[in-house]
Amino acid sequence: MNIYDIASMAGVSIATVSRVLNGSEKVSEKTRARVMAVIEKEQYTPNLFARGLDQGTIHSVGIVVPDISDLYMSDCVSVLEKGLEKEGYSCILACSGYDQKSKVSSVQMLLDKMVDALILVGSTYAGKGGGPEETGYIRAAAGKIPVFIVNGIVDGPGIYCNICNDRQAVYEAASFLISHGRRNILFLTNSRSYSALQKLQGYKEGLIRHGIPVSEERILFPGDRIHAVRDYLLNTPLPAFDAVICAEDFLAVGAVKYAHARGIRIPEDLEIIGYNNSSLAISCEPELTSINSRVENLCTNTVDFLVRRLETDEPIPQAADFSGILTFRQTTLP
Amino acid sequence: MNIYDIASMAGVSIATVSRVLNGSEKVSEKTRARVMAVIEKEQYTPNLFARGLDQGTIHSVGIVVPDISDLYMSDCVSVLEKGLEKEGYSCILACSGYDQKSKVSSVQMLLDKMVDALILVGSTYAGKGGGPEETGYIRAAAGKIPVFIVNGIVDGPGIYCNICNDRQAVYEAASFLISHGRRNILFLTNSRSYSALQKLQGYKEGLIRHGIPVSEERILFPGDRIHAVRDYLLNTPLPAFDAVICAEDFLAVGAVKYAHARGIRIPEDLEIIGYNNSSLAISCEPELTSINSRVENLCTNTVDFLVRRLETDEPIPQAADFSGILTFRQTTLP
DNA sequence: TTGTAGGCGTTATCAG
DNA sequence: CTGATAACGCCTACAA
Repeated sequence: MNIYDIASMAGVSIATVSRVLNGSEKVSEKTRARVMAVIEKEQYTPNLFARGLDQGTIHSVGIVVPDISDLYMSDCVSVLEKGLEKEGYSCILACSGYDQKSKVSSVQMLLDKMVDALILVGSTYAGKGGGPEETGYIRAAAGKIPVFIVNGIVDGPGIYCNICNDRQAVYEAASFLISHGRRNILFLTNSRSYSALQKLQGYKEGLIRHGIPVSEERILFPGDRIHAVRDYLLNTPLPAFDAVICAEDFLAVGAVKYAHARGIRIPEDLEIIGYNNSSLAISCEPELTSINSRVENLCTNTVDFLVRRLETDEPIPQAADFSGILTFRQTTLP
Repeated sequence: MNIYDIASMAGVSIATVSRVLNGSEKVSEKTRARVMAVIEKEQYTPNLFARGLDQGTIHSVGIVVPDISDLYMSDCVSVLEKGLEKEGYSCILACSGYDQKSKVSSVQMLLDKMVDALILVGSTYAGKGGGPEETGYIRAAAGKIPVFIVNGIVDGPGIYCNICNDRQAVYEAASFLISHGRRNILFLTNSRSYSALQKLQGYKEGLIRHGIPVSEERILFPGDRIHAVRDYLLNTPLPAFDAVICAEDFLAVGAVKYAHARGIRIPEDLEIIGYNNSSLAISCEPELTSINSRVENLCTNTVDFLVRRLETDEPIPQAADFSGILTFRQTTLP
């Protein structure tokens, strides 16, 4: 069933059918009705590829995430997809993993799919300080279509970033802990991504600002899973500590389990702050104080940027940032 | 940059370029090399829409989930995407929500995108006992392209289902609890989907099989969030109980929090079993015994079915089922 | 207001 | 082994 069939059934030319399909004004009410009747009756939908061939787009955007089963990223994708669908774009999802090669090939794959824009979710796409060649593939992609990064920064023409000010958020978390007397604060992280480094920076600045020396032995990479984190803390010789700030909620859950194993009281003897305010934070016992990284805002704004970039001539900012919000629960003192 | 440009730069016809592009045998090594050189140099990629127009496909599949931020579904999508990408298909993601209207429109949207197949994730697509018209849109879609359902059953030509035998899994969970003396077992659920009803059925059969009467007042719908579940259990007059089986992990976490609030010992005074063996299960304290619903197997098998259906003539089963596995942790006695 | 015809970039069939 | 050429289905000047 194609436009020719509809045309002949309605006794008009394909041009007319095309016009009613695209809502052109220049069709008499009478013929429009007749054509519409046939279209509905036949449940006709125009062939997307033919249309795409002509117009160079089928209104799709590529979303790249390292791991969609990650709580943070699936939250992002959820918001992005809803927003984009509302704006008439479909989402092609690619899970790239964390290694450079597969990130590059995921982006290339999406480019070949002729998407109108690319959204990269997560600061892993901002590189790990490996120099500009690490993000070269992103700049190259941005030369062809606009690229939007959620929670990561890469600069270059055609690249637009929305980030949570992780440094500031962790700085405030550290200040909060210090304000009620904690001085031996551990920092747990699991990555050297842009975002992770910003958090670390916030931690360091928080200490320094309050006259506490930063000691490298309090900055830890305890592993990638809850139990690994717990065991690391149990088995590694560590300086004394009375608080922990974590770059991810699962790290904080690991710290909580460590405390349980050792019989340490939370929050009296040990305060713990997580990051992302995910469902882990409320599953945990006691429930985690955690930093809300504003996924909803970040992603909504990303969609907004994207639509404006693609459909208008307004210039849009290269970057926008949102501040994180400390959400208090039971692993910190009031 | 199109196939004509490449052809003239290489001094051949477009037919020859097309041949080397598609790996045809009938090209001399010499010209193939010459053409390839130009292609690489220009970084030429054929226009997907033109190809799609000719072949009727761009090798994409539509994945529909009610909510990608749900732990279970993002796990599924993760496995599906990886498998499909490996097979050369791209994934168009649609988040349909739970209401009938938007499910129908998500499916229609994907059909309009000319995907080669549809994968529906979650038993919500199997309807809620509202009769066959509830799943009519799925059967209609299956008339055009193959439809695969992960963890739900709809029957009809062109519909292929992969499910976890939820009924059996819960039956075994109930039997296990009964085997060490529990007789007052609550069942917590949050849905009337096919899967949820199967779980309920397994619960009932487990009791009956062991001579325990089923009482409707032990079958509860305590809400959609952890704290709501806890509060429901705290505030609702309930018959005495010494064990809880839950249709979702978050319900079990709610039950754990209820027990904490009441000072009830787990597992001595109350045993709790969750469902899906998600990350909530290990964040919780004590950690949840939970049923592993075999997401990995379900989804891998779905991809396998899909590829066989699309690329071979082998007949494939209308349905395959996997059995759930009880994963023991700290909310049950050994 | 409506219709005709050319073009979008590939693939595939047929001659050569 | 290679090259013309006709589809594929739609959109849109340009004509009528």
